[in-house]
Amino acid sequence: MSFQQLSRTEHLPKRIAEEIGRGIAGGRFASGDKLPTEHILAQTFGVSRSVVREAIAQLRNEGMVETRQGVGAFVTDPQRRATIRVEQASLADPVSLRNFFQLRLPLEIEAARLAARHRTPTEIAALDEALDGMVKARDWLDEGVKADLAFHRALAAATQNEFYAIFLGYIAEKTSTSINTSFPREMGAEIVKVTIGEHAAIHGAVVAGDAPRAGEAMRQHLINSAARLGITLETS
Amino acid sequence: MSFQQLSRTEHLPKRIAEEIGRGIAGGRFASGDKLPTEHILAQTFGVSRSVVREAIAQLRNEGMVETRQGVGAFVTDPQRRATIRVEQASLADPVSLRNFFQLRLPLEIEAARLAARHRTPTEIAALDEALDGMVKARDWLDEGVKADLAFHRALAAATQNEFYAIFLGYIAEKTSTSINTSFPREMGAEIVKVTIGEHAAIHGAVVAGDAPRAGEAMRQHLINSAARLGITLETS
DNA sequence: CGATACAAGGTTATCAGACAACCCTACAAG
DNA sequence: CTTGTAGGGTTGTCTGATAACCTTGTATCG
Repeated sequence: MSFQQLSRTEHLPKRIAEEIGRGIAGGRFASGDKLPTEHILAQTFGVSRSVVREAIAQLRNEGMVETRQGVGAFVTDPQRRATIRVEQASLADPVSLRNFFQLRLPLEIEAARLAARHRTPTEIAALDEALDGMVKARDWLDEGVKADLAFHRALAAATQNEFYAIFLGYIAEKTSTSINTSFPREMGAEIVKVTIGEHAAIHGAVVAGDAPRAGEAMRQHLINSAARLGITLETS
Repeated sequence: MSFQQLSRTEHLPKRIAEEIGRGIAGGRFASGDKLPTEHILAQTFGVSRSVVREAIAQLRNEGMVETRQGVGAFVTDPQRRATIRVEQASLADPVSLRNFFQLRLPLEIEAARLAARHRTPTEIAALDEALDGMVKARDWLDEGVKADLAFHRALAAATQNEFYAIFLGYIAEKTSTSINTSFPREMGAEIVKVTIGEHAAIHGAVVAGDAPRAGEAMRQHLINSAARLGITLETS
């Protein structure tokens, strides 16, 4: 038995921000255009200026508009967004998920290589623990997935490159969530064993400091896990 | 003669958001902790509640906190941020810039390979135009840089993978801005010519549909342009 | 004794109005 | 032609109040 997630008309500013955002994305406001004044927007939407201000603040955070005191709010050049945001919903589409995997592939491979070169005892311990967590996991969909994520995060940390940690952490998280919500599947004991084996191969190469082998093991792991979802990746 | 860019005490809410954000990142607030009430925060920082609210709204947008009406604001699990944001200021440090380049490297290489396989006439035209823009640019620091960005954006688009466009567009933009603001340099005619030549090599391989050669040309280009900044990249 | 209903207090969400800071324009003064 | 100044408009911030909501404790009733 499952209940509907009812949406109880949440967060006025967010809805207005989306409304204005659609106006921008839909081309009703061109790059450089000045938005109506907060006063007029408040009147238009029938809310107070506070709400409009919060909505505009959100758009500003996302880099879609810039405000100048005493002048107004202007639509930013869409190519210079301040943040990267991938909507979870957009990954529900199998083609998009495949594309996302295709993006992740070279990053993870390079991360594995760098990790093999730069790992320290701290990160080796984290990798050990994550692998151990996979082995001991009673329920793969819960504990196993968590350990999987922890493994990839520890690997990203081992590169000693903060940006790999940020980007891969985000990408791995999105991927995992997307799979669990949009493409849930039971993992048989056999498949779990294979998955763990792939991680163990990466682990071994990284600990040994063998960069090429770590990269290759990671490539295989990603291609295989994609294949388990029915996704075929391009390899080069 | 050049003047300092003075910072005119900008945007109260932003500064407070950063302050609270540091508190979270620095571990003063653990995951799940409840932040002080808006009233108390306003008192603490010596500003009005409006400002605090806007600051919290920003943190909520970035996924660092969640608010519940009538209860309070809580620190979100730091591992599931909703967005990726790289502070421009953090790229002023040469080491960080190097790390950022190191992240960009495998992505651009793979993008070049994918572009060679999937480019369509539309994107070839865009690449042509960007290359032409570099050749004709009178001032490299302005028109040249723009054409450079356009080239890399067109390449990302040619992968037919929306995520490469999003991520590489963001990364290339950040890199370019960072170089121009933190490490400005005059580019002699010789260097410009070499740079254009590297792009032409990529262009040629992509148009020819030669994926391995496109990837290799991109690798060389990135390694060389990093070297021109005094940055040495790890290659694998 | 246990479960439900209700009241009280605290917190965020929204509203309303005001003033401050700032920018742009136009016009006057030199 | 350049500089100074006044005016109006817009965003930034402040203050106070009300609504919506959640939590907790207490009272009521079986």
